[in-house]
This record gives sequence, structure tokens and C-alpha cells, in this order.
Amino acid sequence: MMGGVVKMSDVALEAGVSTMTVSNVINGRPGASDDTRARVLDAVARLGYRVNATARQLRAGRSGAIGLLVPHLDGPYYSHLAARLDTLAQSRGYHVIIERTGASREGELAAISAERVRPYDGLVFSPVQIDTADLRRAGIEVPVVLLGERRLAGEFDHVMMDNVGGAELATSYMLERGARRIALIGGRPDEGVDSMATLRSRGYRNAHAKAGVPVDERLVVDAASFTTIDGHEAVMRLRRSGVPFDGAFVLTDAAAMGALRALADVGLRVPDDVQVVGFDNDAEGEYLIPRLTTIDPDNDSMAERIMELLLRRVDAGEPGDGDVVESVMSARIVVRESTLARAPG
Amino acid sequence: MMGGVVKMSDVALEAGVSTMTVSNVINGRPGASDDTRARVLDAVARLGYRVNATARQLRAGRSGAIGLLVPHLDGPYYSHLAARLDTLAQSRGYHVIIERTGASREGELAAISAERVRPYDGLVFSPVQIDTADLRRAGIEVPVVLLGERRLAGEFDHVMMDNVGGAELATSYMLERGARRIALIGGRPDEGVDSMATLRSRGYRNAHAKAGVPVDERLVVDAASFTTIDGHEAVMRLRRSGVPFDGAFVLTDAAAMGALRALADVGLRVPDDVQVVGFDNDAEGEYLIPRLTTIDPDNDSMAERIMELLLRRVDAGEPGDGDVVESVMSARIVVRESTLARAPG
DNA sequence: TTGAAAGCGCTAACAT
DNA sequence: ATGTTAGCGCTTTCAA
Repeated sequence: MMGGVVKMSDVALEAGVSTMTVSNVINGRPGASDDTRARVLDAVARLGYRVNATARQLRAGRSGAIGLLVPHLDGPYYSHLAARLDTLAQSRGYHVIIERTGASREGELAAISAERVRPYDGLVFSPVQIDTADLRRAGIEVPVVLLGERRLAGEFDHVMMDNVGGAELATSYMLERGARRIALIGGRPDEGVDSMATLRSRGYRNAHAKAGVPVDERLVVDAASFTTIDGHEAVMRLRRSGVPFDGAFVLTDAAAMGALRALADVGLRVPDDVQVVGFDNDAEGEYLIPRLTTIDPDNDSMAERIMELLLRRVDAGEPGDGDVVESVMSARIVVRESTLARAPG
Repeated sequence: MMGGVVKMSDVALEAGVSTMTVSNVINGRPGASDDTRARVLDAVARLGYRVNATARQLRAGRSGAIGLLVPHLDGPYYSHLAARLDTLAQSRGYHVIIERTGASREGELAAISAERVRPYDGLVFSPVQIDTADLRRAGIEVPVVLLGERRLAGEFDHVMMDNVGGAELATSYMLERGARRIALIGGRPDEGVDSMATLRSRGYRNAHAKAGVPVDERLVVDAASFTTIDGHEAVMRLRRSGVPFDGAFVLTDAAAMGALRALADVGLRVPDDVQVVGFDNDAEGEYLIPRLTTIDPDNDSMAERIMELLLRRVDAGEPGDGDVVESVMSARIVVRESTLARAPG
């Protein structure tokens, strides 16, 4: 029934003008009489014309799309970030496209390949596996803002949350409230490359150092990753080891949820026997039993900072090397039942 | 330092062949001597050439990208779906790109505009606001698979979970275990267009009808949406109304989490005083206190079905109208503590 | 105010 | 086995 796809030349024919005039009208460029403009718009409507974004991009080099490359979308973190970034982008005439790298090296390399990145006007990338050399080798030609803890190259803007400071805050708070044997659930020795885990572990150690309280390394329990399951498993393992503890700093709220479940399973009361603090300020924390004290990394401000840095370069035209910005957001603690005497109820 | 972007003609020059030969080698097409092939690949490597996907797509009409348009990424549902679809797509030589519509009409219309859809070889779309006319008007030119409960047009393949059957299963199970006053948290009267809420509500009513148990409409408590907060609020409201209940079918696991929190807040024991069943089989359910009985909608099979239907058309070439498929996945119940006597411990 | 020409980088179709 | 021609649909440049 319907003919082929309508293109600009069809509209030009229908309106009795050149394609250039159609292009000008469609893009709101000046230099078209009101009469001509009306005829063109009329033809566009009649024919149901829609510009071919691919062709436009090949010629003009602009797509209006910002790519967001994340390892996964499991938790609320990247999902929420995506939503915030998209809202901010929309208000500036862009939209956000999300791609999962799967947190694997191959996935990341594929996603940042020039071939797949070129369609984007700008890129927000949260790398977890690749290194500086990989990133440079990819030869990304669009403005990039990097996310996360790993310090890659010095050629890209980089925004990160205050993992060390937040963890220090969490730990200090429990120390102030009398805890002396605080477990570090999901903890790592402070060595090797920076990661969320090593940085938060560092904050835990800093707090102890400042308070003059020694760290019993048997309280540092690692975890495969930081899911609810891992948190549960780590606490069970600590419990079986027989090492006593009166506090737990759990590296993520998701893991803290599993930790709370495990503490309930083994009959330890929170906060009476064990104080618990998480990290991330996931919305769920307010509905756990008991409600979870946690560190709020201020993700909303982070999203604003990211978009501001990115669009500064995008709107300017070129990746514009020179002044690379490294921005660390600041964290605060949200106190709830898991570190306070339980409310009567 | 580095010159401009390397293009195919640069490679051709470097290798001393025509661009056509470069194109053939790069795309693995036959008809190039081993010697030539080697020279081309060598030049590609030396120059760091990467194909321009935009140009290729303009000419060849294929991008290798599958678009996944979802209302949001808040819960685990779409996140998990995205991961599954991506894995399946990768194994077939495609990759999945995620776009948020924000669950708004404008957001959906923008996302399905021909301009933004054209870059994709195929589309998976979960519509929540737009209607059949909008969808038709968008004039999507690529194969589409629709997701969700709303029955749109008859021109697109459609995959949905068994909301009615799953809800019936949940309700019947509690009725069999002796519950006679089952609250429907997040429930809706069965009228108007189909939605997750009306369909699951229908299952609740069907189960009652089959068991010959009348429904007390005061037990049907609606909720703004289906977040943890909403579930908490709805149970508190029901409790304040003074209407007694001995069971609760909560429309989503996320809301069930809030419902459990609310029941604890008001001193009702689960499952002793109130049995609770959720819906979705979120991974978190296993770590709630008590662990949540829920309905598993079999999302993994759903992802497989979606990709199979979509790529069938994509690989074939055209949207290929004709035989439109409507596929309903089947649900099962996962029994845990929230409907069983609590395990000792 | 409008349009003609040229070309973005690639590939299908047709030579050779 | 390799190259030439044409053109995907749009926009930049320059001329009228």
C-alpha cells in the first residue's frame, strides 16, 4: 500500500522547491519566506516525511545521542544514574543511550570501538576492566567523561564518588558509638589497583588509624562481588570463624541486605549486638528490617557534574584536550535503625 | 600529532589497491588473493583504520544494533531482561542498545520516532502510554516485538507474561492453605484497559471465584505505583481501615518488600497472622525477612522468545507482516517462608 | 531568498 | 582477482 520511504527530495518535489530549502526549513535555519516555509511544512506533513538521522549524521557529524557505557544494570546505581543523565541531557537537546559492557574486557573493548562509538556525540564510560593503553588504543574521537575509581589516562575528564571519605565516615561513626570490633564485609587488603573495594577498605583503615583503634585482620572478610547473596555468605563465613564482632561496615547496601538477613539467621540482634552501616543509600535501605544506616555518595550531584563536563566539550565541538578535570563528589552519612536502638513498635 | 580520521580510501592508498578491495577484505567477502588480503590487513593495522558505521549503514542499511525501549530501569525486571537479550543478541552477531522512555507519552513518542528508530535493525518495545494509533502513526520501518500487557495493534509480534494465571496461582495457593480474607495490595477494579495491575487483579478474582470464596472489596487496596514505598503505604492504609485480613497478594515483589516492612511495623507476624505472596521472583525475595513466596514469570524463556521472534524477521530482511505472533509465557509459584511456618532459628 | 554542485564514507552492481 | 561507476540522503559551500 504505502510507497517507499519518503526522503527530502520527495518533499522538495511536492513543495516545488529545492532540497536545500527543505533542509533549511526543517532545521529551522533562517532564509526562507513564510510562504515557502509553509509549503514545505505542509508537504512534510502530507508525505509523513522524517529525516534520516543516519544520512544527517554522515554529513553533519552530529547525532544528538550521548552514549552511556556501564558494566551492568543490576542494582539501582547505574539505573538511577541513567535516568538522571537522560533528564539532564534532554533539557539540553540530547538523549541518552545505554549500553551494557557486561563488565568484561571484551565487552568493554567492543563497546568503545571507534565503530560503535562514532554514532555518539559524547560518551560517559564506567570502565572496570580495561587499562589506559586499551583506552588510548581505542582512539575514541568524541568527548568522554570517565566514571568510577580507576585512574585511567590523564586525557579524559573523570568524575568519582568519595569512596575513601565515605567509608571513613561510616567507620568513624560506629567507633564513636562504641564499636571496637568492626567487621569489614567485602573488604580488601589495600594493595594493587584502586577499586571500589580497595578504596572503601582504605577508608575503614583510615578511620581506625585516626581513632587509634587497631584493626584485627580476621574481621576483614572478602566477598566474591557485592550482591545480596555475597553479603549473606560473607557474614555466615565470619560467624563460622568464631571471631567476635560488634559492628559491620558492609561495602554496599545490596550486600548489607544479605548481611542483615544473615545476622537474623544466626540470632544476632541489630543494632544491639552488632551495628551495621552500608554504602550507596539505595532507596530500599529505608525498608529493611532494621532500616539501614548508610553512606549517601550524592549521585544526583554527580550526574549533574558529569553532564556539565561532557556537554561543555560536546557543545564546544572537539574533545578539546588541554584542561582535564578530575572531580570527586562528597559523601554524607544517613543514620537509621541499624546503628541506633530500635524504635518501639 | 595524529592526522585526521583514517578512512577506507587511505587504507586503499597505503595498500596499493582500490577501496572496493579493502571493503571486500574487511567484510570477509571472497575474491581477494591471500597476498592482497595480507597487504590490506597490514595497512589497516598500521593506519589504525576502523570502519565508519554511519557510512556503512547509510549504504548497506544494517547497523547490527537492536534497540530495547523500556519505560525505566528501576527494578530488576528490565535490567535483567536487557542482560538476557544482549547475551542472546551477541551470539547472533547483534548487540542491544537500551533507551529509557521515562514511561511518559512524549518519551515514548520520541523514542519510536522514525528518526531515532532507523539506526536499529530491530526493536523491542515495552509501551505503557501510547496507543495503537500512535504506534501506527510512528511508521516504524524495522521489525518490532512488543512487550507487556497492553494489546496494541495486530501488526506486531507480541510477547507477554501470564499475569492472570500467575496471580490466580498465588491466590489459590493461599486459599488452599486456609486464608479466607486475602488483601490485594496494589489491586485494581477489573475495568478499562489491560494493565499489569488489572490483569493480576483479575487472577485474584478468578481464584476466588473458582474456590467459591467471595471477595470483600474493602480488601482491595490500590497503590500509586508498585514500589517498596507504595507497598508499605498500602498496608498501613489497610491496617488503619480496621478491615481484618489473613493473607496478602502483593502485585510486585518490590511492593511486597514494603508490605512486609509495614506488617512488622504494626506487629503482625508473617506467615502466622498473615500469609504473603508477591509476584516477579526478584532475586531479593530470598533474602527478605521472612523470605518471600512469589510468582516466577519465567523471564528467561521470555527473553529467548523475544529474540527468536525478532531475529527471525531481522535476518529475513523485512518487517514481513502477515503472520503476527502473540506469545504468553507461563508462570509458576516459588514457595518460601512468607506462606509457611517459619523455620526454627 | 533560493538553488546547483559537491561530497560525507561506504558498498552494490557491473566491468575488466 | 581487482577496479570503476554510481549513489545511499543529507548538508556545506558558493553562486544566483
